[in-house]
Amino acid sequence: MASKAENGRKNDPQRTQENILEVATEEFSTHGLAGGRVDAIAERTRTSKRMIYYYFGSKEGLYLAVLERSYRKIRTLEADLQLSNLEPEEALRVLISTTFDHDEAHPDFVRLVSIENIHHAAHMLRSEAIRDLNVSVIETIAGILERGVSQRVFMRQADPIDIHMMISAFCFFRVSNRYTFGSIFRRDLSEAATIERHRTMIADAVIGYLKA
Amino acid sequence: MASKAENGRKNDPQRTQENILEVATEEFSTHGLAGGRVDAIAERTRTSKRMIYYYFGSKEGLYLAVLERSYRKIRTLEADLQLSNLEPEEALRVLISTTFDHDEAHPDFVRLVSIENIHHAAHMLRSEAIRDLNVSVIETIAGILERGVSQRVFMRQADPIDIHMMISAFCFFRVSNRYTFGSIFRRDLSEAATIERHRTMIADAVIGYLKA
DNA sequence: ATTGACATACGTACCAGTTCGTACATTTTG
DNA sequence: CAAAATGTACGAACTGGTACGTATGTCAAT
Repeated sequence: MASKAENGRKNDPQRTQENILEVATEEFSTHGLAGGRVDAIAERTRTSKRMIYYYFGSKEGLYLAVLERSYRKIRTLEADLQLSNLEPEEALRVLISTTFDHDEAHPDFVRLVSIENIHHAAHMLRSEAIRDLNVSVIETIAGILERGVSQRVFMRQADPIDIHMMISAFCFFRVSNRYTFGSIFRRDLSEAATIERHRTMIADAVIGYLKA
Repeated sequence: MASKAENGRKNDPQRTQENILEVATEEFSTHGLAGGRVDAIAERTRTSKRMIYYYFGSKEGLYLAVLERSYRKIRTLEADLQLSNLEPEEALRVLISTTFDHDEAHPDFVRLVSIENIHHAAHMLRSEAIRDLNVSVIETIAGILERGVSQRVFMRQADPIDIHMMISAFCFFRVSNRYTFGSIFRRDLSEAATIERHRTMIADAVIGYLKA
């Protein structure tokens, strides 16, 4: 009677897919697309390799699903910042801190983006889902910059995408190049004190640039 | 008689190795370590797969040789800047421009570094050759910063490694993340006007940061 | 409520192509 | 001639993908 008796299997498609994606994210982000092994993923899954192909069709299909899932996760986090009621400078500091903390907290995501770049973003280009995101950040920055300029807090008329790039570059690089950088300069970029210093540094640099 | 008659083969170990390394650099930088194919490299070479193993022992050995060669190439370029007779601010601008132009001109190198980071810099760590480089940049920056502070041109006492990271991050990111960035924001980062703007931007930002 | 039919979800074993690496033979060079 | 350099052909293991069979859930008709 007990429905899960003995070796009783329980169909749970959603959990199975989620489980596969979780494991696959880890595998691909540590070994790359070509380096990631479908068998290795299957082994660490509650289910079997058959299910990977059942749900995702191919290795590339799985990889794309992993990528989309990672991007989708950010959107939810980054959306609900209430920046429009803050002073321009403060708003920008909050936005920068958020980006900084996000990259620091999601090395998997950073690595996947690096991997995508090695593949010339070929998979991202084929996915409408992904391209639609991120654009909102630019509008947010544009708003802050405009307000800052009209209030004479910012002296420089800067391109929002350029500013976004400057912020992203610093936050992303700290995580993406952590290992080579650490290996060359014997510096651990994940130390608490270093993190604090860098978080302030990038904000000061960007705001200083806009004020000049 | 004629030494290279008919199908006459000419032994030229140095050129053979160099040829292999050239092709391998291209292969690994576009496909990664796992994605790069030894057979594909061999085919595009003047020689055969046998020679790859003769000279480099294994796929990983070849990859490491590619990596070391790339790093060695930079050192020669970056060494002979005469910065000590320039004013601090000007010296820093020249150094930043050089870094910027270097990354822009050597996407292969940038990609290899990205790939190394995906592998947690495992190969770099095993190579003394590579670690010894790059350290000179820090001494150069340290010198500039000291002079700048004592001349009251720079108001801020900054860590040279942090400054190097800020510069590297921006220059590196522009190239390493060119594809995903371009795909999301529909912006071509290799346009001449954009390059010019960004080169000035990073210099202004860093110098502004130090002057604040 | 029970049965049967059908779609969905899942597991095992296996195959076929790829890919790193090598054995063996040969040529060049000093 | 010996050592270094090179070419050809092949093997063994790995790896993405699949054929085949089984279990689970759903729903309509009894």
